[in-house]
Amino acid sequence: MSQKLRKQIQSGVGTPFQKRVWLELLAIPKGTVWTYAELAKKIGSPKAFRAVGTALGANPYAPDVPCHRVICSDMRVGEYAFGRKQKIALLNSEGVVVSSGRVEK
DNA sequence: GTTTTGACACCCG
DNA sequence: TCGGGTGCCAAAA
Repeated sequence: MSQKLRKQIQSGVGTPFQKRVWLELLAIPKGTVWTYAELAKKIGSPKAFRAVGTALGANPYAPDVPCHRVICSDMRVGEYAFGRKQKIALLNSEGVVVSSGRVEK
């Protein structure tokens, strides 16, 4: 399960804040998309959505970490290290409806 | 220690 | 309804 992945993240190099973001990322259920604001709030800083986005960009464990399940608050897909098209494809593969870079909630 | 960048969010026109 | 500008936090140079 993700236990080994969690151990890898904690054992890996990176700031505690980023690790926290990646751990919370693993808590996202399949077929569900979270917003940067919600994720930031869960880690303890509802206004740190900026730092969250930066943390995901530095995520060396992608796509093992479901960073592609994180979208903007305005239902926008946002960006993805592997490409927005790839992100949309993964979202659709998990049951999330995405149209023209917009996520159907 | 200070400044700039970045996978965003919110407000105003 | 759509577009532009400002504010937020953390990490790296």
